[in-house]
Amino acid sequence: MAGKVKTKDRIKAAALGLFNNEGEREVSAVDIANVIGISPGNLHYHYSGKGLIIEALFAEFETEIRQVLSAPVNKPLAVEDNWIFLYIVFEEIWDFRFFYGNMSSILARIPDLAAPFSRILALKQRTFDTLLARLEGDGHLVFREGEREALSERLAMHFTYWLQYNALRAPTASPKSIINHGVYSALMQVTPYWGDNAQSYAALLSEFLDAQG
Amino acid sequence: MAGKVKTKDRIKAAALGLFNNEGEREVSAVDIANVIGISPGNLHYHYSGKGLIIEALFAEFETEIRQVLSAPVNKPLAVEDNWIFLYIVFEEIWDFRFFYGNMSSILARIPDLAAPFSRILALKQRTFDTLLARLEGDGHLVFREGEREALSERLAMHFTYWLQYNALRAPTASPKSIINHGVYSALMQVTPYWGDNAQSYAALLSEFLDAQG
DNA sequence: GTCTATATTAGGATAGAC
DNA sequence: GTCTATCCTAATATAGAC
Repeated sequence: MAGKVKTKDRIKAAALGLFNNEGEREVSAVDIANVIGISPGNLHYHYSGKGLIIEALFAEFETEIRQVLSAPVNKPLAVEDNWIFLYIVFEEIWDFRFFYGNMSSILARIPDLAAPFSRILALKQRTFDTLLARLEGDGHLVFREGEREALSERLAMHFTYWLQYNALRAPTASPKSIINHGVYSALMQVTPYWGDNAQSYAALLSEFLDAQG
Repeated sequence: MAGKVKTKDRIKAAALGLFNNEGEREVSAVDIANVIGISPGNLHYHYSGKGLIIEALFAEFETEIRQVLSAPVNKPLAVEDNWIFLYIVFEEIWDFRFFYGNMSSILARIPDLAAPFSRILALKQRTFDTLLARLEGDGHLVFREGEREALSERLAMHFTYWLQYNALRAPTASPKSIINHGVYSALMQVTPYWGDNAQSYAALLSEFLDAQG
C-alpha cells in the first residue's frame, strides 16, 4: 500500500492546517470533511468528533516537543547554540499554534489534555533550568539564591503565552518577526544575569542579531 | 426610586458572578436569567445576547482598571508602596477573571473588545515603565540600554497571563496564594536590577513577605 | 418591563445502504 | 471504508399577550 495516504492521516493533516490558519473555533468537523472531499459521516467513522482529532494532534505535538526539549539535555549545547535551540522550540510551538492560541478554551472542552500539557510545561521549565545551570557552571551566568529557578519558570511561561500575547499586541506582525521577537525577548531576560565575563554574551547576541538580518 | 436595583444591573452582577465561578463558556444566557428569576425573554429584552452582557462587563472593567493604573502616575508612590500597587492591580484583574482566563476565546467571538483590551495592556506597560523610571531616577534601580522598557513589557505580560498560567500549573491553589505568588514573581523580575544600594530592596521584600504571613 | 411559547440555527451524532 | 439522509441537542432569537 506504499504511496497510499490513510484517510485518518489526511483528516489530521487537513485539520491541523485549518485550525492553524482559520482558528480552531471557526472550523467544524464538517469543514474538515469538506476540504478533503469526504462526507461528514465518514469523518465521524474515523474520529467521532472534533475533540478526538484535537487529541490526536496533541499527541503528535507531545511526541515532537518532548524530543526537542530532551535533545540539549542529553547532548549539551555549545554556548553559542543556545539561541538556536530557542528557535527550534518556538518553531515547534508555531506548528501547533492553534493549540497555543486557544489553550484555555480547548483545555476547558477536553480536560484530558490539561495534565499532559501541564507536564510539557514542567518539562520545558526543567530543560531551561538545565541549560541555565550549565551556563552558570561554566561561569557565564551568575545567579543569587532562587533566581535561576525563577528565571526558568518565567521563560517557560514566556514560551507558552508569547503567541497569544503577540496576537494582542501586534496582530499584523509576520510569523518570522513574531518568532524573532519572541527569542529576542527571551534572551533579554537572561541578560541581567550575565557575569562580568560579558564578552561571550556580546558575541552571542551579535551573532543572533546578524542572523536576523 | 432609591433602593430599587435595576434589572439591567442585576443581570450584570449575576453574569459576572457566574462567569467568574463557573467559567464563561459554561454559562448560557438562560442560566443567567434563571439565577435572578427572570425569563430568558426578559433577559433578551435588556441584553440581546450573552455577547452584549460581556461587553457591558468589559466596559465596567475598563473604567476601573484605568483608574487603578492612572493613580500612581498622577500621584507618585512611596518606594515601599510599590508592591501594594501590584496587589491592587491583581485584585482588579481577579474581579474580572472570567475574562482573563478565557481571553482568546472571548476576543475571537467579540472582536470589538480586542482593540480596547490591547490599549489597556499598553497602558499597563506604560504605568510600569513610569514606576520603574521613578525608581531608576531615585537610584534604586539600575538599567542598561533598553532593559527598562523590556522589563515593563514583560511585567505587563506577566499580569495578563498569570491567572491562566496558574490554572495550568496549580489548578488547586487558593485565590490568595495565586495572587501572592503572582506579586512575588513580579517582584523577582525586578530583583536583578536593584543597585548596590540593596538595603531598601531588602526592606521592601521582607515587608512583603511579612505581610503574606 | 416582563412573561410564555415558539422559531431558528449550527454543531455534532446516528442508521443503514453500498 | 464510504456514502446519503435523518436526528438530537443546546444556545440563541423572535412574537405577541399581559
